[in-house]
Amino acid sequence: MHLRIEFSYNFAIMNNNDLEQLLQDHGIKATANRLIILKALMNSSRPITMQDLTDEIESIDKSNVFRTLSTFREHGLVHVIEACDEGVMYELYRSDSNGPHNDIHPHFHCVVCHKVFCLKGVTVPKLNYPEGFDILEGSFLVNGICPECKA
Amino acid sequence: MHLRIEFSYNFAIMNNNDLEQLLQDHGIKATANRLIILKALMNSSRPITMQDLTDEIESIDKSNVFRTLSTFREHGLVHVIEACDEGVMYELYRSDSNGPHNDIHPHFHCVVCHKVFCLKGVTVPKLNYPEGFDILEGSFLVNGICPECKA
DNA sequence: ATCATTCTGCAACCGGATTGCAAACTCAAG
DNA sequence: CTTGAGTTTGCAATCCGGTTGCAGAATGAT
Ligand SMILES: [Mn+2]
Ligand SMILES: [Mn+2]
Ligand SMILES: [Zn+2]
Ligand SMILES: [Zn+2]
Repeated sequence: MHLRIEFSYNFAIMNNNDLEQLLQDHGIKATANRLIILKALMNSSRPITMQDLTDEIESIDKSNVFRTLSTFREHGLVHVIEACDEGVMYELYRSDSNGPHNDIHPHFHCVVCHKVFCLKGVTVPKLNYPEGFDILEGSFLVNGICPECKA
Repeated sequence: MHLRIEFSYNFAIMNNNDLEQLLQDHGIKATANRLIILKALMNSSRPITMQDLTDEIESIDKSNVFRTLSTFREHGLVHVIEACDEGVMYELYRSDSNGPHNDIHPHFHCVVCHKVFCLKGVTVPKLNYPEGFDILEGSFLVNGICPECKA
């Protein structure tokens, strides 16, 4: 179990070597499969399920997708979103070129199309918690209807 | 599917008749099993899982616990918390004697003892969401270490 | 008492998550 | 280039919480 390391990547223009480097930076040995899965995660603007990944990547067995995602989590490369009926969804930790920062952001779950969107612009203010509770991380999920489904 | 109705109950001093009334007020027929399950929910200060309930109440089959909880949800008596690895947890909507109010509150998930606590005192401020997203309801879950497990 | 409706326990089912295991692969040492 | 230890992978089996089908029990109105 790694502590999350902050590098400054420009996620928009990553070639294969950059991806290998990204894995190495997190202490993960680069393999063909892991690069494929990493690319798929990187290409998705929204959190995705293991199911999504196994469907999209027909060449890799679901057990390997599962173990790869576990590895990525252990090494602080991805984290999970619990999205109600959608089950657990995965997304990359992204620190964009504006420099390292935690990219905690709320997520929006559309009850119609079941997609989960990242609300990157919405900042959650610090809350004051009761004494004695040590906070590690928070997650905020809102349910509703997305713009596409409303129209 | 009911709209949630707000009554003013004093949850601290409810006898059997009060519980039957609570069910009736939500359009749920009172049965022996339902009263047992309702009591168990009421006695818990924290959200609990279906597993917790079936373990605690050995006289009722898990299928009935499941269907009862579904009924309670449909009628706006309980709601669910998605708590990471703990799965879905149930808690009563509580409007205490201070009068009707929504009792939306954040929840704290202890990664050590796996309990989920209600952070009743912590109010989540209104966030401003992007255009086009219609918000129905939000849930806030923080992970960390609880006072007991820290000691 | 009768009958329609609802509730209940039991057992079976389900689907996603997880694991066991042997083959394939990697890579450093000889 | 071989060898062998350690790692990764696919496949099949398993697990397990949630869910459902169904027949008998309970309910409640006529
Ligand atoms: Mn996100
Ligand atoms: Mn609560
Ligand atoms: Zn939608
Ligand atoms: Zn704890």
